[in-house]
Amino acid sequence: MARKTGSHAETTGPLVRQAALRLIAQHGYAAVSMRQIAGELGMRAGALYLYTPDKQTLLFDLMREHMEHLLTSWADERRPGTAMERLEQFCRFHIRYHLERPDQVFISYMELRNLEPENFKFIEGLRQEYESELMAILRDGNKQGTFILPDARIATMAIIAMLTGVNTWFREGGRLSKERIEQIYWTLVRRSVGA
Amino acid sequence: MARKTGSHAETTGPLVRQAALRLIAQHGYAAVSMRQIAGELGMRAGALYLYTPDKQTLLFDLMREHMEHLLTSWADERRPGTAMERLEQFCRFHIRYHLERPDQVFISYMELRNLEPENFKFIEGLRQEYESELMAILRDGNKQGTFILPDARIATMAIIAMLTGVNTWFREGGRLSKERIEQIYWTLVRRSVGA
DNA sequence: CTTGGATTTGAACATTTGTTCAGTTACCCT
DNA sequence: AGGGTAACTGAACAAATGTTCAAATCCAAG
Repeated sequence: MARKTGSHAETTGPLVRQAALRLIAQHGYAAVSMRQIAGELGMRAGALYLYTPDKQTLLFDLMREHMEHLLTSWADERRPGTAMERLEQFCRFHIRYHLERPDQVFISYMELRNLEPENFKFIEGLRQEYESELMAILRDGNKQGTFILPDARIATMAIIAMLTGVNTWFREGGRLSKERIEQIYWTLVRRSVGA
Repeated sequence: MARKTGSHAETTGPLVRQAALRLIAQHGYAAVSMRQIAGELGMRAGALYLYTPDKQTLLFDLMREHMEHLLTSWADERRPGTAMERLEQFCRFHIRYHLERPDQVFISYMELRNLEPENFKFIEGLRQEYESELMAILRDGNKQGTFILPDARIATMAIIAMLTGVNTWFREGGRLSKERIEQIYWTLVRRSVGA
């Protein structure tokens, strides 16, 4: 197994991240022990420290990877267009992306308070960066008269909460396809911005 | 200090509940020890067991109290009316109620996975009971043509997620009054149902 | 002031926790 | 085959966990 790679890269090995992701999403950071994570990989707790400096860094790496990948994915996918087109793009992207990564999303929303203050600030910064992408779209649309929003900041928080909420009830193989769900949520969002 | 009271009453004393509420909301169930809770009340850990059977029951009582009080409060407040009137009532109630009890809400959403299976099922049942209140309104409005919803079930989840999300960003003494926030969220919801 | 019951302590319990590290094993290159 | 290094173990560590319980303390009623 290899270790450290790029410049700003993760400090935790990929296999360990994967095992920790599943377990922490299921039971919570504080409730999962290093011994459990090691067991998932067929090793003893001591060996974990070859792949991660400590438990807190492990959690931080999981969150950072998720948020940074979210941001770069959106940066790759976003295209110029009208405010309405960009809003639709954002909504569909958000739902699609989150539905594919339930564990990461769960951890990134639930384990924030288990981050040490410094780590918390870092993750919080990434989250705000992402939120401001949506807010910019809403402000543009408001200015051009495409949207009619009483408050772009609240609308941002409301829409993100609404979209992310899909992860609380969606289960693979359910009544509706992801495509259909994307469509329904987009309908709700489109109307809520007054268009 | 007294103990046990009514028939289906809480098994955990009110002072202990209050202390546990604050601490668990801040640090999480698994991260808060019985010694910390006791310390908050100026006693030692052993004395806690005069007021609660064990830690798990403590958590369960916190959640049950919150969910049951939510349900009875809504039952008290709800009035007959058109689907639109009832939807507005529900939205305003939900926001107002949740903004007044950030700690309870936080715990009830974040600590579900720390409930033992039996307790989880119980709380989950109460939550569904509450959700079905909103769903009934949406279905009525859909049937009467007041609302135009692609899927009442998804709309229910979407609206509740959106409204509850207010707790993630609201801080006392901020830019907007609770009254104003209630108003803004209601505008977003009203539009999203197609009216 | 004494009695009696409620309240709380303090110590003990068996586990479990994150983390370290000297020693062992496994494996690749020559 | 042999040597070197990367991977891993196993034991140990101090600290912390939930919970129990005999003993001490507190406080109000007689």
